[in-house]
Amino acid sequence: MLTQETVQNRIKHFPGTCKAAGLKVTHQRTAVYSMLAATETHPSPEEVYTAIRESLPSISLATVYKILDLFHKRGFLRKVSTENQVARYDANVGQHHHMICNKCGTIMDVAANGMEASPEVKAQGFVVDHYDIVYYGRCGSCR
Amino acid sequence: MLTQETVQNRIKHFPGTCKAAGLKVTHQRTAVYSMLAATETHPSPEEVYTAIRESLPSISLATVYKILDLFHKRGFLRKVSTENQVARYDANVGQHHHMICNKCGTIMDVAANGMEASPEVKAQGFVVDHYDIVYYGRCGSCR
DNA sequence: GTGGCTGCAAAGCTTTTGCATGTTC
DNA sequence: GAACATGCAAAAGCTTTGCAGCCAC
Repeated sequence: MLTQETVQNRIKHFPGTCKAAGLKVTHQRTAVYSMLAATETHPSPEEVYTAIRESLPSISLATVYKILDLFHKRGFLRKVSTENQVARYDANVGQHHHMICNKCGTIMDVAANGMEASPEVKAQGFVVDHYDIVYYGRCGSCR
Repeated sequence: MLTQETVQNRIKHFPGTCKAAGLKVTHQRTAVYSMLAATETHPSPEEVYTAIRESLPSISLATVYKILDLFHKRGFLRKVSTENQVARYDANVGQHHHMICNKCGTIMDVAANGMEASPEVKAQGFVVDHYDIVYYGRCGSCR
C-alpha cells in the first residue's frame, strides 16, 4: 500500500538526493521523480512521458529516457525484470518483488519474505548486488 | 552442468514434442532447438541466428524470431527475465534461476532451492504459473 | 495436394545519440 | 559565466508483419 505520507516523504528528499549526487534539480527531473513516487503501476518511459506532459507540455521523450536511465544508474529508481522488451520503472527501491499478470500485463509489488541469496550463488563466485523475484501468472481480475 | 547426455536427450524428444503439439518438424525448427539445447549461454535471437547460419545459411532472422516466439508460447523454451530489452532464451525449462553479471552481461544458471511462491502472492489472489529469481552482481571473472 | 512454414522486404516500436539552445547554481 | 541539462530530429537497435513461394505430411 502506498500512503500519501510515503509519497510526500520521497518527494521531500528528492532535491537533497540530487544535490548529494552532484545533479542539478530541474523541473523535468522533479516531475519524473514525483510521478513515479506517486504510483504503484510501474510505468514505462512512454507512460511517464504522457503523464508528465499534462503539467509540463514542453518535455521531450528523449529527456524522459535520459532521466530514467540516470536515476536508475544512481539507484534512485529500480527497473523491473521482465520477459519482454519495454522498460518498467519503480520508485520503491526497498527490497521487494513483483508479480506480472500474463493476461493484462499489470505489475504488482510483493513484499520481500526475507529470502537470501542462495548458497549456490555464492559457491560460483558471484557477488550479488541485488536480486528480483518475478512471479508470472494471473491477477485477481483476470482469473 | 550441461552433459552431452542431456543435450542428446532433449534433441531426441524434439520431433515427438512438435508432433504432439501439431507442429511440423522443419529443418529451421530443429536447428533452433538443437542450438539452444546444446548451450548454457542463454543466447539472444541474433546469436541463435548467427550460430545457425553456419549450418543452414538460408535461414532468415524473421524465421528465428517466429520460431523462438512459438516455442516460448508452447513452453519448449523459457525467456530469461532481465532489466534490459534484448530477449534471451533457455532450453532448460525445469525450475531454476539466473544470475546476470552487471559488467560482462553473462547469464548463468542457478539451481532452484525449493523456495515456494510467497504467502503474500497467494493472499493477493494471484495465481502463480511460474517464477524467476534473478540475481544481479559480478561474476567470478569480472570481480 | 494442402495447410502450414519460410524468406524477404518493409514497417513498427523502443531507445539512443549529437548538437544547438536553454537553465541551474 | 560555466557547466550541465534539455529538446529536437535523426539514427540505431530490436522485433513484428504481410505476402508470395516452398515444403512437410
